[in-house]
Amino acid sequence: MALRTVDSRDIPEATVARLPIYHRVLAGLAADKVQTVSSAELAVACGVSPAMLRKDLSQLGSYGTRGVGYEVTFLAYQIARELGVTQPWDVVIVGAGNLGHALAMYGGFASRGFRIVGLIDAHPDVIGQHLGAPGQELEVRPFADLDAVVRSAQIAVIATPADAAQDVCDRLVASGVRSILNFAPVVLSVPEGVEVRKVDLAVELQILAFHEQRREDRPTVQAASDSAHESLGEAITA
Amino acid sequence: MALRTVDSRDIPEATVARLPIYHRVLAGLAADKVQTVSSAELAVACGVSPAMLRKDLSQLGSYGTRGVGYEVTFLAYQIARELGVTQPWDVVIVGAGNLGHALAMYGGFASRGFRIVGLIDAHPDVIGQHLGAPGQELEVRPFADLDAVVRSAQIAVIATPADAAQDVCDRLVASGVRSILNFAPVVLSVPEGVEVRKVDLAVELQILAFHEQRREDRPTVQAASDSAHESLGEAITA
DNA sequence: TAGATTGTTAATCGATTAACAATC
DNA sequence: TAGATTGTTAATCGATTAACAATC
Repeated sequence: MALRTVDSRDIPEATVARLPIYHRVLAGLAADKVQTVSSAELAVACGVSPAMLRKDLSQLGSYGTRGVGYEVTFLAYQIARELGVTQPWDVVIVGAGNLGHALAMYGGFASRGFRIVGLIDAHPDVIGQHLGAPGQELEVRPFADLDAVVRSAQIAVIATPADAAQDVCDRLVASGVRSILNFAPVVLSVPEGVEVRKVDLAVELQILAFHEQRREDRPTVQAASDSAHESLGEAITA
Repeated sequence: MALRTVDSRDIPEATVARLPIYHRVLAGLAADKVQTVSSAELAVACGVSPAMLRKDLSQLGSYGTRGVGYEVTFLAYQIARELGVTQPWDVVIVGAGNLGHALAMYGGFASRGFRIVGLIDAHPDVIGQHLGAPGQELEVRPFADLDAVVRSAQIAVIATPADAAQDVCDRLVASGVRSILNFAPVVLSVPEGVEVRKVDLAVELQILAFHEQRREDRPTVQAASDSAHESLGEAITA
């Protein structure tokens, strides 16, 4: 049988979100020359239950062997194929501040099949600046180059301040980008067919704070009676 | 009625994860001097359905007025109280590489009720280095200071390379930290009672890639017949 | 009162878990 | 064959949606 387009059985979102972890752990096992792994072992390493792991994997196909387990490199490849990371993806980062800079330098992308092909910023001070080791360096390019840079990228990362994010997003979408990873603390609005994933650093800390507070049983101001609420300012300002 | 401990009605995790967004949007409305908002308006601004928003808010109490809507500052305060961000939380960051540096400089934490009280690294080159504007500056401290720094922090952020993360995590837990935000691409193992949240940048991109691939209908290598699989190497290495 | 909007209920949907028959 | 482990089924759990009675 020759190459053909993969058939699109629908994979639950919850499963998709875990596949990259499975893949990474399998890659680690492969690097350690482990040949075979059982769902029980792999599940521990991935921090999920064996039942969930098997259920997830069964969505992709029947790639294990009863009584034996899964062949590490074979399973890793099947997951990579399903995720679409057998070929590299090109990524543009907009915003070359502290975060954008850190993301551009982050080695974890390249090793996972992503190539940073452009870094864009509006600030004259940083435009033209060269980042990274010579040979694999990246130049900060002006906003005007966005269209050209985007032409060769399928995925965009927004690492601008909050107030610029929606504008940047609109321009990216106008340039044809349909996959956006947003680090700005803003709810972006995009047309149908464009997917935005959001990483919100403060939100993560707030969720931790919520649980920490409950563990500590931190005494907290109780809901005041309605009449008293005018005196309660906002605790944390925008 | 004096201060008393908040009663711990259980709030669904999915709701907790959305409360910070509601809070941020409400803070924005408050800054714009908006007095009152309906679930329909707030829902659009937060990117959720009105039904979900009302359901979420009803978990906290009955803070709206039928026929009118929600009073912006009052609701913002109630959410802040529930999240536990009416008082600031102290955070230690371990790892002063590109990412740790960017996180330490990130203004979005301070404005959301978090104070970076320490930045730790093992590398002699960066220890002693001062970051940030004078007045609000932060010194990179050696690993040996971890215990002392942690004593005043309730939340820790791990921004080290993957191979150091589990060790750092163990030390943090030993020092009493029970809330950890992990940026290292590793599944951390922690004892009962310690909460780890993970932000995995490559995973986010891989999830986007998965959907992008399906939209593009990128031709992909089909699952080869079983006999052929030996020739299939891993596409992306560890 | 009439119109608007909340808070809640019941229905639906999707994700997780437990258990085991299939099978290596 | 006996032991191990997958793939799948059915049961449970939790989250979302739709609809509407309560009420401002």
